[in-house]
Amino acid sequence: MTPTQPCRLRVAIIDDSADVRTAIRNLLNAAPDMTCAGVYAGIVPALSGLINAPADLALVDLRMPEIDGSTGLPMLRSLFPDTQLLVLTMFQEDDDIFRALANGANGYLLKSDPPESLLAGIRDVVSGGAPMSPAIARRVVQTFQRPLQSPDNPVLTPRELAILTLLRAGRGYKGTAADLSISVDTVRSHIRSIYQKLRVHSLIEALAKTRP
Amino acid sequence: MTPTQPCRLRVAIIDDSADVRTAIRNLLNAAPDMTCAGVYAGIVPALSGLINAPADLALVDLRMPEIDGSTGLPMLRSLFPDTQLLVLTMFQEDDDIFRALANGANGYLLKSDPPESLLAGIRDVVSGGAPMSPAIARRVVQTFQRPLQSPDNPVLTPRELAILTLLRAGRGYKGTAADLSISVDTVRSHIRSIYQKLRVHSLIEALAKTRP
DNA sequence: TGCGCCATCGCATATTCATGCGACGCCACC
DNA sequence: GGTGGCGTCGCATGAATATGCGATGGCGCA
Repeated sequence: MTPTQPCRLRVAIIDDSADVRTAIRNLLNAAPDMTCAGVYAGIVPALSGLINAPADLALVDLRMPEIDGSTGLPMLRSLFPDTQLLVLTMFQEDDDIFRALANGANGYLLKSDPPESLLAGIRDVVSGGAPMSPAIARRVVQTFQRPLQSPDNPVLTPRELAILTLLRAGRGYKGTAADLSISVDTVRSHIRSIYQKLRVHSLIEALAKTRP
Repeated sequence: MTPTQPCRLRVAIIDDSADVRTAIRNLLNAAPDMTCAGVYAGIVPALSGLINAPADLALVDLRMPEIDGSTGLPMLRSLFPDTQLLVLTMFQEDDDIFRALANGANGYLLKSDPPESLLAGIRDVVSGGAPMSPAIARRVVQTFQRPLQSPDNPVLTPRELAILTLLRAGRGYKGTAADLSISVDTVRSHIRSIYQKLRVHSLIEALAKTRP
């Protein structure tokens, strides 16, 4: 990309905390194979700044004022498709994780990780990996496991499964009742049992938990 | 669990190749914090052997004769719920990866990784992580990045995808609005656009049409 | 013969969702 | 310098869903 420079990784920092920015910049500059390619306090300045100072990788914080990090990821991705996006945040809520990954994050690290992990993660992501902190990786993997595998698999009765299948197909309560030649109230009743067994409170959740 | 023993990790090996078994066992025995808790050539002998020789973690190969590794994972999981299951294989086909993860694998490493990566992965998985080889992690993360890319996909905007993702997770309108820091009416507005593009009339249908 | 589980059905209420019919600001593109 | 897409927001109404608190009958099992 920039033949005049050696092959140091150009890393940009997007974080609303000045302290964090400084700490990470110092960390990057101490690494022999990296260089700090810009520090930004938010998505907007990053979008404009990165145009003239391209980076191989951007460390993106979530939960920033004005534009949320997750929201900014698609923007960064569309403007700079060759820049890897690595989320670096304090939070490990499911919402944060999956929203970030769905929005194009190439990795998800926690600020509580040791500094070496951050440097390793940066090298990992530019070499085609997707670094995640242990807790994050576990959560991500678990999303694949919820289909089957549950040891205490709440066994649904055949009738309940049939109803769930019809509802999954978008038939709605009325359509399901008609298909099975039962009353809507019966469908309601089964749904109630299903919710109790699965410990959920909406059809969406029930379908998510019973997805084969 | 076994107070008479020191806190060495008891690692079992399930692989149909004798060479691989020997190589890994030597590697484990050379590690100060691990011990080989059994070597098995297939799922069936592992199921019986692990009863009398419990392990903290089992390295499971895929594509074994008689019982496939992926098929064996739920069996191992149900019999030994406290034993972590780490897939160690040569293959990185999508089918292998996602079937293994869906069937309860706690991590997925490639035999082509350096030996140190295997040891690090073992330590990672017992400490609550989910180690994945770089290429595997990237594939896993990518599944979150394309909630849909079906053939006749009426392209949804990043915002619309984010909203669908949250709703799929069971957040509901209010939760989604809160997560994205927007109003419920805005969520409604996006949903309306999504329904038009997908030509559906319920969330269930929209989610069904946007899953690959 | 009583007990538990399943399937059926009813009614009432609160919450959520679907939809229509608007509006505004921003930005890219021509 | 208009046009269109995107994202934001509001209000209103009817439909659908969630939940509580019931009931009846059949069936297997101890």
